[in-house]
Amino acid sequence: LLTSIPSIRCQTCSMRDAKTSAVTMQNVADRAGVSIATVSFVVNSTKNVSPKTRERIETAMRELGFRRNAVARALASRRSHIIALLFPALDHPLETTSIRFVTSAAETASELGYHLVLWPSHYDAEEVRELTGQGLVDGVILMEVLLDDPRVPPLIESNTPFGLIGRTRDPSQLAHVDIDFDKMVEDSVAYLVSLGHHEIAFVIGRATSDMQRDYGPVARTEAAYIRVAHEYGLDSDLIYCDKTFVAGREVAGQVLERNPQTTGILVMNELAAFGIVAGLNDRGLSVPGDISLLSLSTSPTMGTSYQPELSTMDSPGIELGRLAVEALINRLENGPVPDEPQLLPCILTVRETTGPAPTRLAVEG
Amino acid sequence: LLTSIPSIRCQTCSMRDAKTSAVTMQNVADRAGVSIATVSFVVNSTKNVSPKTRERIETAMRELGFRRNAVARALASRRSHIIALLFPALDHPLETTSIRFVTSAAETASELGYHLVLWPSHYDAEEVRELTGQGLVDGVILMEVLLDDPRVPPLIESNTPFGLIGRTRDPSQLAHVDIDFDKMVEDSVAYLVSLGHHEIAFVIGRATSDMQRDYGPVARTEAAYIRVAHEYGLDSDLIYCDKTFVAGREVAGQVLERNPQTTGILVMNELAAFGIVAGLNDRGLSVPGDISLLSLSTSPTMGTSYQPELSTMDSPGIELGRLAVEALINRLENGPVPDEPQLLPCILTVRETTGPAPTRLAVEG
DNA sequence: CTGAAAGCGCTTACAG
DNA sequence: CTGAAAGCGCTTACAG
Repeated sequence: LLTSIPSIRCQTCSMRDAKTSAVTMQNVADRAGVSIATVSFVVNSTKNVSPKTRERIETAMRELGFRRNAVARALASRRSHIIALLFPALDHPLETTSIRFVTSAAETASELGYHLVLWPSHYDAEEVRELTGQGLVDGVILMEVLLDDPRVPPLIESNTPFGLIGRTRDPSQLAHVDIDFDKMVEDSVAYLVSLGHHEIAFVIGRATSDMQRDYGPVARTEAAYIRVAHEYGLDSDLIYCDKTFVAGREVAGQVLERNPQTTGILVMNELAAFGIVAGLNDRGLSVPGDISLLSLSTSPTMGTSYQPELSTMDSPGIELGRLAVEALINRLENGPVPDEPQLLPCILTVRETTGPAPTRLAVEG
Repeated sequence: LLTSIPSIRCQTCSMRDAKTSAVTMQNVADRAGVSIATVSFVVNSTKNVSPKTRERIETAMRELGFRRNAVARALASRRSHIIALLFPALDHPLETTSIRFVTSAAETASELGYHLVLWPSHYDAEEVRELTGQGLVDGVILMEVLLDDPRVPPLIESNTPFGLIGRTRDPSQLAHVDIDFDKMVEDSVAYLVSLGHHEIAFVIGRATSDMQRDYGPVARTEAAYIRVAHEYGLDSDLIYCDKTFVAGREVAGQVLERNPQTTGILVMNELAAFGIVAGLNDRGLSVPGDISLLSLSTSPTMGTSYQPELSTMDSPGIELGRLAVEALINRLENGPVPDEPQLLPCILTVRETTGPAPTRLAVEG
């Protein structure tokens, strides 16, 4: 019996074409002397099978090196165990933070027995219909969500299960996970105020395309800051800045021009944050000695990629990817739709760019 | 006729479950009064069909909103049009450069009618067997390839078409695309020498795990530098450095200690490059006034993320991803295996960290 | 140019 | 506990 195995291998080997003509359930059933249905039951643990039969089948599977064909399974069961991650590649190039969604989403899917297809697309309804119409994917995850995201309606119409990493304008009916931008801004302002800062500037990334004007994180952070600034009696003006180091370096001048008393800067633009620090230094101001800077929704990698290392509100990229995938798969498997928090906080990580407000005013008084 | 369409829609709508019970070829065939085979012929353009019949079928498809089911097609044709990108998530976190492979690979696949599944895995043969055994993917692309990559043998054994972004120790029998590290080092040294630099240091990223000791780009760059350094009569010692800004800042001291005459530094460690510049500044040296620094295999995004902007040998990430996918799909479709260059150059981009060697020696003489 | 039919490799009621 | 059989929605020789 044992010696027959290698010989089987070799025979098939020599007959192989581009792809291995794989061992099928029928082969296993024949070898174990049972029906194909019974094999299916033990492979999927869908029905009780007597220990003896199970044993025979498992042996046969092992000997033949059986693996269930995912495509046939998908067709018969009407579940492909594939989910698509739609990422708007062209309209919205991936930043440091977004990348973490992707890898953690892929890992989570893999752990739960699913595959993650990376589907590059525009903010376009037709492309979504194209995708869901193929019947390849069980569900879809959207990232870089816009307030009025054109990808959502076709998903609803086609009755495709989906979840968002991000939120539309009114996401109450949609499965989603997102950063809690309100809390992020509240915590940020509270932190700076607790350090004695009262003259605070807010710098935010400028949309690089029309689409991005509608981009959730920016829109929500803007709104939150205006609200919170009023609560604290702070200047609620926003300063826009391109997403580059150089732009940040220049915008530092604008910040000081607008209010020379500024002692704290909140930055929602991780690519410009170090530039702002440099721009302040250019103008003879030290960070955090004269001015504190807190970079919002920023990845640790980015925050530590220069010195002084940025104090940040860490973006929970890994967790967002994981939660979105878990929730979607739960739903696909009719599991409990978890009552977990859908809005995750950014955690304050104090590094080297924030400190007590300078006592300048006190000295004057 | 026209009014019948919405009513059909509605009927199906109300009967829909989690997923749309889609329009099938049978439905189209019935409506057009032809056989299902003929529908298949026009959908796939696999056989000539008379204009009249074709017309009827196309109308029926349009009216019913038909889209061919990808899973059934895959099972029947034995081609899923899915390719897997294996990325070693845990053992080798994605850096700026690697990310570009992923997105450009996904885009290319999509353009060519394929799907790209992101498959996180370790450097492990069994996981690869697991993947290919499922019969889900037509082909596989490996990234972050090791010199003796354990993922290669199971791919060969299972006869799965695959391509590498990177190279094993002897890649001559394998489809691959990679950076031409020899040329990268030659061009880099030639460039610095042409600027008058003769005292050159070479800083390279330290492996953060055992696996990475075997990592192709590092191993090949090391070997190339030792060779080229000998050709030019330069010091061929290598200085290892962790992949962080802080480590770079410290290693600057080591560079100067080893050879106080150093005027040029080649860095194969994009995360440490700015740190080295800062470390040189700490020690009273200006870049590029006193010392020039060229960052190898670096993405433009990284190179411009601080100032002075790094002079770099740009890593052709986008092109690598595209070429790898194109070559694999070509092979899957029995197209011409293109005789294109498999090794791409890094393009020299002079920014702000390189310049003529200081004339110190000339003054002394 | 078109069709009838087998088959891709599974899952899943339905019987027994 | 196990099996016979229909069916998932296509593709593809093979006839005509």
